Amino acid sequence: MAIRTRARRGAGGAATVKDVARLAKVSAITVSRALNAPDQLSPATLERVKGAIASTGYVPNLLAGGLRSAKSRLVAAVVPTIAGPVFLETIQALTDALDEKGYQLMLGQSGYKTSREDALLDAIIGRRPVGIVLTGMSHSAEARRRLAASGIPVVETWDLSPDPIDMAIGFSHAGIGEALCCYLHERGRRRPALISGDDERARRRTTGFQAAAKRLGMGDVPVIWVAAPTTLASGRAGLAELLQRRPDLDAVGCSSDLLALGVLTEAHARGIAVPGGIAVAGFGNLAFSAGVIPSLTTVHVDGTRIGRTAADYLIDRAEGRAIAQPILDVGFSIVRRDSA
Amino acid sequence: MAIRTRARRGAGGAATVKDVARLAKVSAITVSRALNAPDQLSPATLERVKGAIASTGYVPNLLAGGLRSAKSRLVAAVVPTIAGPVFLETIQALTDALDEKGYQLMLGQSGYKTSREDALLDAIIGRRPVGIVLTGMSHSAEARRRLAASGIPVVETWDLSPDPIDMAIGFSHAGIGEALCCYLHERGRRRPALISGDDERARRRTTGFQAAAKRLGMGDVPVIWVAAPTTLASGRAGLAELLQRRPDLDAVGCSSDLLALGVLTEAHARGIAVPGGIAVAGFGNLAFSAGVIPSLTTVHVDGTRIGRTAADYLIDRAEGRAIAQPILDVGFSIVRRDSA
DNA sequence: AAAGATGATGGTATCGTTGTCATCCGGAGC
DNA sequence: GCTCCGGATGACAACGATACCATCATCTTT
Repeated sequence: MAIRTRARRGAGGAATVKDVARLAKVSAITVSRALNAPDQLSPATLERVKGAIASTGYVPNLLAGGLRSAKSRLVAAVVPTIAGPVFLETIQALTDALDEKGYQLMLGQSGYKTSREDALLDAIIGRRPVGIVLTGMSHSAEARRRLAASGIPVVETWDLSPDPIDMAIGFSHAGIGEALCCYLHERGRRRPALISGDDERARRRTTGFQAAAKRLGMGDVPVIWVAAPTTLASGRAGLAELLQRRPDLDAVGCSSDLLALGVLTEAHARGIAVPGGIAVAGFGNLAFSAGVIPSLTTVHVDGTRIGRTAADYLIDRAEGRAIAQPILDVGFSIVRRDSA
Repeated sequence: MAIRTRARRGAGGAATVKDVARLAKVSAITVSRALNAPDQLSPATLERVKGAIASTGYVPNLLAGGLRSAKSRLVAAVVPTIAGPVFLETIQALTDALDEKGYQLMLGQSGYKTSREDALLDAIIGRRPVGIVLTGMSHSAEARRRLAASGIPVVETWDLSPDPIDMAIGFSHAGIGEALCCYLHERGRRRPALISGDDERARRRTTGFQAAAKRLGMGDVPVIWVAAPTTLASGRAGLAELLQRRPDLDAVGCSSDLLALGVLTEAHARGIAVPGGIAVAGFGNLAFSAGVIPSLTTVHVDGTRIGRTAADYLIDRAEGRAIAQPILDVGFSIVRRDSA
């Protein structure tokens, strides 16, 4: 039946409300209501329309619906790159939460270069999403202006800027640096060093760490900067270089768990005990971090909560509810394990 | 200027072609052409229109354009979950390649449960994407029917089914199982075991491995099935259980590198030499695999190529070009390292 | 029993863009 | 000087769904 109907319409065109309406002997608007407000219809009509929908294989054209109703049911998310495992949890939670409420996700990668950011932004704004989730993007002034001008709700995540474009869900990177430094100090370490990816947030954590170290009288903290995305290999190389520069170091803080795993590996290869010789701490609390030997002390951030909350905020906005706390600090926690 | 224009229109509505047209003293269609076919306009007009676009902050409504022209410039991708690192490379390559050509990606997670798959499919088809990339989804017969009926180009990836819905870019999972078994056999192993996630493709690799083992006279291959997504912890537990079941095993094949890392970790904890005592092989060639000690022998699949090719295929279709090889086997390679 | 309220359904206009065809203009060719 | 041509531009309609208001039947109220 479905086949026959489609064949009649020709290969190109899908069924429309009109086709369904004709078949169910109702008007187009009634078909629309069968899907969007079924309790406005009498049970008999509803059933007839549903039958017609099923037998035509009708799938509503959301471009048309979105255009007319100015409700696209689309949320856009921008990440620097999806390759790093950091934002995955957030993207997953975001997709899940959106899906539950009948919204979809459009994903963009800003790819670390600003040149394409503008084109990406136009492509996003052009689809009139109900909201945009920015994840760790260091947006240009021009980008901020366009976003603000578009009037589309924006949630900035994984960071807390003092003046967000609109809403923000994140935590203090400087705070993490400080907390980690204090933690290592408390555990008796006095000569720490850092290996850090050179993205903006990692830099902020590094600065926080250094400030705390100075306050605690631990002097200058050597830092190895490695290119993002960070890898196990750069962690290994980083420790090797640090040991040359400062053979007496007793703790290494890493801007990612992958770097930390590299440090563990290199230490193992050199016969350096962890945490006996040096303490090692990471960031991210990835899947492997609890399982490696020694288990990795790291900083945990609730990426799932960030994603879910971002979805909630945007949907609340889309449906006209007010946001109680447009700037939300989700905090972080140091996960104490064997390595530090 | 931009502000003033927007204010005049009221906070809600963005600028439209009409606003730009009025300002540039041309008709609406000329504005459209300035963006889509600039060489049809005289240089003077083009410049005037561009100026008007800039000063109104006009961003074309792609819902309207897509509706009228039946070209959404949108590609949908479905993955079981984005949390597993397996498909990331593909998604990234896909996004990058699409972006270059001015297309965007809509991402859906089928989340391993079929119930939601239908709703997701409707949401996707409803946006009339120019193509759909299916990644490791075991689609129901109903889903296949709907996809075929929609007439939207579909690329199935990370697998090669005998009769794809439309196009397919992947490799033989059974072939990988066989190849890995032969590899281990060549290297002198005779009592292998497997730890495998229980998703369909891993099962296929397992079957291939077992078939080859039988052919090579290695008898039955014990298998530990672990829930997807696989983790380091389940790899550790898997080895522990395998050793109980078969204390004399001399090789372990894992359905992911994360599992393999767990096996390495557990072996290390128990003082079992790798590869001296047992050989360990993974699948996926993740970022850490080359760096761990011992470096991990694994199977590499070119996920980037899959993603890029999928984008090319769909864009070619969208722009009316024929696909020379609608079923493409990208193969795989065994990456020989220290662990096996 | 008449008037009003309620529920179900339909007609028409509209969202913003672009496909199609028409129009206009200046210049080349005779 | 006239036709013809092609490049530049415009008028109109249409894509498919839904907002808005109208209509009609049925039921309640006094």
